[in-house]
Order: sequence, then structure tokens, then C-alpha cells
Amino acid sequence: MGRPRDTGRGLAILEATLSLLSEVGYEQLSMEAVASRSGSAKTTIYRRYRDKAALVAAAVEHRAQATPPEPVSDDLRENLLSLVSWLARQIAEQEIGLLGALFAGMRSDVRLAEEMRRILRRDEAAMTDEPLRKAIRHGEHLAPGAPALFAEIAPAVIVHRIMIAGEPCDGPFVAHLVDDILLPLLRSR
Amino acid sequence: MGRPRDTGRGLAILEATLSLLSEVGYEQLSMEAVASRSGSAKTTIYRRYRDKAALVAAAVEHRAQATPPEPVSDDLRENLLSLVSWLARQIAEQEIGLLGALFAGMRSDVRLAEEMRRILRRDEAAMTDEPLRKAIRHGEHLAPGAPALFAEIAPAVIVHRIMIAGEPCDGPFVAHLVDDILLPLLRSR
Amino acid sequence: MGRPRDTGRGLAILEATLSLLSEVGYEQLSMEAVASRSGSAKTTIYRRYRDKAALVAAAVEHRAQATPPEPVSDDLRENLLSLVSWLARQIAEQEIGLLGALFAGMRSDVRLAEEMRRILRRDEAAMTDEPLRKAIRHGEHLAPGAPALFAEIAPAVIVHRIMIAGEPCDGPFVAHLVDDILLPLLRSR
Amino acid sequence: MGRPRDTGRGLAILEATLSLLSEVGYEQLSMEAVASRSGSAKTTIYRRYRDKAALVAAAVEHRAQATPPEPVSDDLRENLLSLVSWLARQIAEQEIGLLGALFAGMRSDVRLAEEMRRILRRDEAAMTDEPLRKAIRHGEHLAPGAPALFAEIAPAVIVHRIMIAGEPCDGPFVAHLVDDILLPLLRSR
DNA sequence: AAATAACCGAGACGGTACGTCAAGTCTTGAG
DNA sequence: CTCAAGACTTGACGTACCGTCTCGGTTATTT
Repeated sequence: MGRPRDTGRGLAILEATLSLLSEVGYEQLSMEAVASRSGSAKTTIYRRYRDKAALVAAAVEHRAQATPPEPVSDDLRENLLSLVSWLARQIAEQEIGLLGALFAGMRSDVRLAEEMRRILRRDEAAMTDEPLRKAIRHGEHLAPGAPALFAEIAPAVIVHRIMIAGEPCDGPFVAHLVDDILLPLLRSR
Repeated sequence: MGRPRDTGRGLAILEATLSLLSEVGYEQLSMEAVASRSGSAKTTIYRRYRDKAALVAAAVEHRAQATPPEPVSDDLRENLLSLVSWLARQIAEQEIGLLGALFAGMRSDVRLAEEMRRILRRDEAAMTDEPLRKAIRHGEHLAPGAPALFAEIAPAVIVHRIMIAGEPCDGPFVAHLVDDILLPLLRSR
Repeated sequence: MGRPRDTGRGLAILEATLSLLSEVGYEQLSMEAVASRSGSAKTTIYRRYRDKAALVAAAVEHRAQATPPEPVSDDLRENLLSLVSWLARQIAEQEIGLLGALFAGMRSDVRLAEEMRRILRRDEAAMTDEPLRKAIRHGEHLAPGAPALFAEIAPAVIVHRIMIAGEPCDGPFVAHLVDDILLPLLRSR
Repeated sequence: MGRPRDTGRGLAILEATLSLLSEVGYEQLSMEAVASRSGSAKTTIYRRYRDKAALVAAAVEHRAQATPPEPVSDDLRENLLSLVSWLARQIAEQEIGLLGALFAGMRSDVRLAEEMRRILRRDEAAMTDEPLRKAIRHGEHLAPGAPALFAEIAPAVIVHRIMIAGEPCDGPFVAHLVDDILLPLLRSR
């Protein structure tokens, strides 16, 4: 009963969270800043989300999924280059922020950490599994485990390069990843 | 000139930091707790380290390196299984906390983030490059880029499994990583 | 708008400040002690007062004014003795602490020093000007500047005796002040 | 035995204290600043003085006494104007700092407060008693208690004006003090 | 149409930790 | 034994957010 929640408010809160997350990162993200940017009161946020970690999880959950590029040719390598390049861009732009929230919040709230992992897995799957099947196209027949292998390795190596190496996933790196790692593996059976 | 710094103090501070880091994580780690556990005053810590992030970086830098296992047989697969298994344990136990600090501190302090990356790279290199050369031993000749490839893929996949999949790196997984990913790649040229 | 300030809190803070001020003096007065005794959080105090000096100023401003004694007879000397005696007690009990705060805070904050002076002037005026007019009563006509002269001299000599001489303002001293200084001056024109 | 104390050090410390005292006041006066300005180490200061309050007391004790002006004419009023004017300048420049130390330190150390009072009394006496006797000169014979009265009232009113009124002791005020307060009293018997 | 119930903004509140400052003590090396 | 340098403990400072709690005022639904 009573007055229903203002959906516009909820949306504004999530979008403010996302933009602040990408601007300043998880730890520097303050609830007061989210309230201020979204034009809401702190109460309104806390009525919807238990705490900062839950808010960030919801914001990332809500985030619009970018659509993977359609295969451009019949050549598997061409399609892989295009797909991996897009994947690297997505991870650099969106996933890193969520990983920060995950690392920071996982100690204090195991359930929340699991929730974040679920979202990450969902997003990575959407970016690897089906797109890869399309990239393969007709004729070319790889091992049945190929999509799973791709989903296991490509995001891992990309995240590792961005976080630990601290270097961008530019053209040469994408080519290296495709030619020296992915193609040999996908074809090796 | 002047009174020299008490090395015992410095050591106690770093060890208190490490133990607290592994107990409560980066975010819940408070300077007051470090001071209390190390038997120092807060100012003594701040005289040595600019802030919490710098303290954590120094503590991790100082942390004793575990020594990788010696090759146990002439069989490359056997040696790889042993090495990867040890590597997964090290990452699960030590690297995850450092990654949290890295994520938390990298936005607010670029220099610190670079420092953290340097430490991570150093540690990962020590755990992959030379140990792998030893694991190869005589006879078996792989491509010259094999060590680099191993260093690039193994830690990436392990970290990814722990953090995103949220599953342990147990025996079956290590076998999968060695048989389905590493061995094919290292031998493929 | 928003939640209104809890007046009870504000009152408790001021009273805690006053009691601590008289117990330990300005310098030993700590904000943490005020917070603890008033049952508030430090932030609640800082929301109301910029710093320690401002808090003390407000506390003293709020302090209840003691009412001067009514004239007891038609004799000017009798009334002066009564008034000066009361004045000396007030200064000894209340003004000295305020003077300490004034000395301590006046260098670092000119505006605060002026504020303290305003309070001191207000209080001294209330204790000298009108009470003196009443003490004069009918018949006796003194120079028009008599109240101002009284306000200028009596507090000055009393404070000086307490602070520099370090001796109490007892009966003989009050008689001396009235007979040898005040009465001759007030009547001299 | 051992290395004797460097007398120059002690002097430099006291002078640094005095200059800082008049620049920033008692509370803002830091031992580190005294050490730095005097080119000494904190240890050297604390070897000589128990704490900040004792240092300030010693510094003021050591302070060179300005010599009061010689009587300029045979006219008592003229001489009084000259003497009071000089007295006001001395108090404004030197005494106020010590008063701050006295107010701040008197709670924590009663002995020290008494010491400070002793110095203040000594200085005020030197500035009032003998100079006044000279100012009277021949012929003019006042009551025997006149010097004591002068010493009691003049400094009190001057200090009060500077501290509570916060106004300077300029020419008109000096004239008022002499004509409306001091002369009538000194002559009234 | 009124009453009710939940919403929303604003912002006060009790906390916890931050990073800084100065006081006064202690230690080292040189004279 | 003195001195300069500076590390050390202690304790308070004033700030920033956290998550909770009133307020006054605003919608919708329910009577």
C-alpha cells in the first residue's frame, strides 16, 4: 500500500552510481556523492539497498549490455580478432570497476560477493559463448569444448594484462592473443 | 645524524600489517589496529609511510617469497602439475589480498598502483619463469617463447577462476589447466 | 528543512563545556571530553561550532547571568560595599576562566577575540552600570560620568588583584577599594 | 665535570622565546619553533627548563627592563602624562604575552603561576613606584600612600583597556587616565 | 472526500577512522 | 657531561563518510 516507489528515482540512482564508479572507483565512491548527483536523499538509497556494496552490485546488474559485433567474414581469424578486440574494450571500460567492488566487498559480505560473481559470469558468458559460436560459422568444425575454453581464457588473459601488466589491450596484443594462444588451442583437437 | 630508526619497530609494523591484511582485508585494515598490534604509535607509522596504501605496498614488498618446488621427475607433465598446483596455492593465499589493495589504491594514487603492479609482476615472474625452465629439463625442447607464454596464461587463468568463478583450484582443475591449455600451447610449435 | 537540531543536545553540550571549563581550564578542555560528558558525538559539536574556541565562546555567552544585589540602604557607601563585594565574587568565579580562553584564542582568531571581548564587556556592563545607578538612589547627585568611571575602574582593579597580586578580594580589600578609590573619585566633581 | 654548558645557547633560547612570544602568543608558541630559531635542539631546552611554561617564565624574567623616562619638568601633570604613556607602551608590548602564559599555565602548575606573578609584580613595581617618586619632585607633597595607589590603579586600568575593551592606550586615553582618575586620587588627601 | 500508508528531500545524529600537530622523552654520535 | 639531530609515545585536533534517525511534505490507495 502507500505511495509507490518512484522508478525514475531508482534509475537516476543506479546511473549516478555507474558514472561515479567509473570516475573515481569503488572505494572513493561515497553514498553522499551518489545522492547528490542523482538528486536523491541518502534515505532513498538506503531504502532500496542495504549498503554501498549492494548498491554497486545492483548498478552493475542493471548496466546495459553492449551487443557483440556480428561476424564480418567467413574467416575465423578475422572474426576472432574483431570479437576479442571488442571484448577487451568492454572489460577495460566496464568490468574493472566491478572487480574493484568485488575485491573490496567480498570480505565483509560473502553473499554479496557471490552475487557479484554471478553478474560477472553472466556478462562474460554473454560476451564469449554465443558470439564465439557465431564467429565460427559454417564448415569450420572445432572441438565441442571450444566455446568453454575461449570463455575461460580470453577474459582471464585480458583482465590480467590490464590489472597486473598495466598495459592496454591494443591491436598487437589482440593479434598475439588470437594467433599465439586462442587459435592454436581451439584448433588443437 | 640523530637517533636512528628502530629497525625492530619497522619490522613489527610490517608484520602486523601483513597479518591484519590477511585477517580482515585491505578495507577493514585500520592504521590504529596496525599501531596497536605492532606496539607502535600511529605517528611512527606515518613517519615511514605516507598513508595506508603505501604501508600495505611496503608490507607486501617485504613479505617473504615462498620457494617454488624443485622438479620431481623427468616428465614435463609431472613437473608442470606440481608447479601449477603450488602456484595456485600461492595465489590463493597471498596474491588476492594484494590485488584488493591494488584495486582500492590505484584510483587515488597512480604512483602507488604502479608500485603494486611492479611487486605483482616481480612475484609472478619469480613463480613462473625460472621454475618453468627447471621443469623442462633436458631433452625436451619447446619454443623459445614458452616461459613467457606460461607466465602470461597460468596466473591469469588461476586468478580468474578464484575471483570470477569463485571456485578452488583443486586437483582436477590443475590437471585441466595443464592438459587442455598449457601443454598443448607449450608444445604447439 | 531536514531534521531539526535537538535543542537538548545543544544545551547538554554547552553545560558540559561550562562545567569542564571551570574544572580543568581552557587549555586542558578537550572536545572529546565535552562529547563524552554531554553524551554527544564529536561531529555533533563540530556541526554547531567551528572549533574549540567558538564552543567556549558560545558556552560562556549562554551562561546564566547572576543578578546583582538590590541596594540595601540609603547610604551610598553601604550599597557600594555590597555591590563591589558581589562583583569581586563574580569575577573570581566566572570571569577568570573566560579571560584564559580569551588569551588563548585571541592570537589565532581575531574575530573570536573580538567576540570574547564583546561578551566580557556585556557582562561587566551588566554588573556595573545599572547596579551602580540603583546604588546611588535619591538625593545623592554625582557627576554624570560616575557610572562609566565605576565600570572602568572597579573590574580592572579587582581582576588585577586576583591575577597579578594573587590575593583574594576579601572584606578589607573591598573596603579599601570603596573608601580609598571609588568614593573619592565618584564624589570628586 | 664534562663539557660545560654553552652560555650563548641559553641566551639564544631565551631571546628566541621572547621574540616568538610577541609574534604568535603563548599558545601558538611551539618548542620546536624555539629550538629551530635559536639553533638549538629540543633536548637542550628541556635540560634547562621543565616545560614550556617554565621556559616562558624564565624568558620574561630575563627580559631587559626598559628604563622609565626621566621627569621632564616641574609640573606633576606633565611628568605623569609622560610616565603613564611610557607605562602603557611597556604593558602593551611586553606584559600581555606573559599574562597569556600566566592564564594558560596557572591551572596545571601553581608554583609556576606564583613565579610568574612574582615577575609581574617586580616589573610593575619597577615601572611605577620609584618612577612616580621622581615624578613628584620637590614642593608638591602628596599622601604617603600615593605611590602604592598609583601602582595599584594605573597598570590595572591599562591592562583592562587593552584586554577587555580591546582599544589602544593612545594620547586621549592617557590624558583621561591622568586627569580623571590619577591626579584626583593622588591629591585627594 | 478524508484517512492512511509509504515515499521523498533534507539534514541531524552516534560512530569509526583518517591524517596532522605539538608536547615531552629517549637514543645516538660527536665534542 | 653537553649538544644537535631526530625517532619515539601520547593525546588531541578537525575532517570525511558511514548507516540510522527524525522531520515536513507529497502522492496513491483505501475506506
